[in-house]
Amino acid sequence: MAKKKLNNFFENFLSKDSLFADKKSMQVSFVPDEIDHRDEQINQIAQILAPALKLEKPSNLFIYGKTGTGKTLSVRYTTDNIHSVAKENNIPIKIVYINCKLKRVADTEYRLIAEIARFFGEEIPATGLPTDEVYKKFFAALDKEEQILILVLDEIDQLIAKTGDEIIYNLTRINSELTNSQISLVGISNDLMFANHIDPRVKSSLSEEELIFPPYNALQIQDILRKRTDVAFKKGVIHEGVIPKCAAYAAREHGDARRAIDLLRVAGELAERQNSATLEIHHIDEAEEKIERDRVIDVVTTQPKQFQMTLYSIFTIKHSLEGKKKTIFTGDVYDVYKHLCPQAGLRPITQRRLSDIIAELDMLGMINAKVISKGRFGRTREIQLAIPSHLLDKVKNLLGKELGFEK
DNA sequence: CGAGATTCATGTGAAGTATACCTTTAGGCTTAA
DNA sequence: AAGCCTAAAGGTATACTTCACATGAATCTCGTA
Repeated sequence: MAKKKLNNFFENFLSKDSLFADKKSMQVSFVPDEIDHRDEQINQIAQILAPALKLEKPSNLFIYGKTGTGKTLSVRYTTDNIHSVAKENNIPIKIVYINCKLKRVADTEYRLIAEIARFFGEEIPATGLPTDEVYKKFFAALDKEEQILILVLDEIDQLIAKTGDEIIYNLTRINSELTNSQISLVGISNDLMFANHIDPRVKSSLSEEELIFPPYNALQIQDILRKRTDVAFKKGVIHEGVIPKCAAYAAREHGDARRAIDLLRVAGELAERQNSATLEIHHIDEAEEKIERDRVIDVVTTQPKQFQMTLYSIFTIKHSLEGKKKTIFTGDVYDVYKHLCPQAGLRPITQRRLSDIIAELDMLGMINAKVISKGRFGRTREIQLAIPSHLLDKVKNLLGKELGFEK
């Protein structure tokens, strides 16, 4: 019985007309054949990296630009091309792309190097090995044969903010010890100010070349969206005004093209699920909500228990403050936190640690925390939730479940 | 009244600890000759 | 004797704790006008 129903569902699903012709081009990882409005940057990247094809070490490159300005895409595009040319002509170039932000993958020196070494087929355990040892393994694997390694470190600012700049120093220093191979670093950073906090020596070695990606404006984003949607969606599916609206949304947020594309893709999926024949403006609004919801839920559920507990405490305070316009301080959070911990069977951590966790939650965009001085009444962080109000209850329930509070 | 000292509550840095995990090594046991 | 397994020893990264000092503006203090 149920089986039949399900069968029907799949039958329907198959026979249903999809809005999409080829969804691939709307995916984040998709690299289009040509990239609009980034010719200059791509040319520069290509020129800087080209010496690799002659087995000369390219200059280290540092790229700045806000999110969604095409940094990653342009680098990917260029390196893909280099890769294929290299392959055709049997030039030993390896290109490794690593996103340093990924928690528990590449957010410490050890994990980063381990990740690179794994790319070379080395088996590296998650912990227990001396970092030197991991370096050595990587080193040996790299120097085994003559080759150029182009190492792309995306969101490198996050890594350095967390673990210091020694990593880059070590990586650049390795070059002088390699006999067969050379490494070129390509650092990508969202934070324009980031270079100010690092050791000048490290900075100069990393940014032998620098490139800045300006944000797209609304018109450029429209261009990009049109190109992508032409391929991705069937003709006439997209309602008039949808693309300009999407672009406007994105332009509002410093010209974030990735966001615009995401928005359109999710809107398409929603429209499809609703059996709508066209993609209309209200789908965009729904998509925006869904994206935000998914992001928040994803972050919240993947955090370690102590982070969840901290966040839950903040929620609790916020809840009891309903209406009153009082701000939340670190001390308040710790009190509630300590109170709540036994109920969830968690061993309370110290306030010192909690302070760090709050800072990290801030980095994750779950809360806004600002260090303020209240004069005579000391110094503290002023905490505000950065989660849209319509998600508050949902997220709180979710956290409650994760932590083992019933319901 | 105003400059400087005081104060509070927590930020923040450094160093230490607990835990979980890794490799190496030495001993003990089994096996095959 | 060689081979294999196991447990202990010695080492590391990470998350957290402990200790100690730094911060910075509201408030207090006290000399001066």
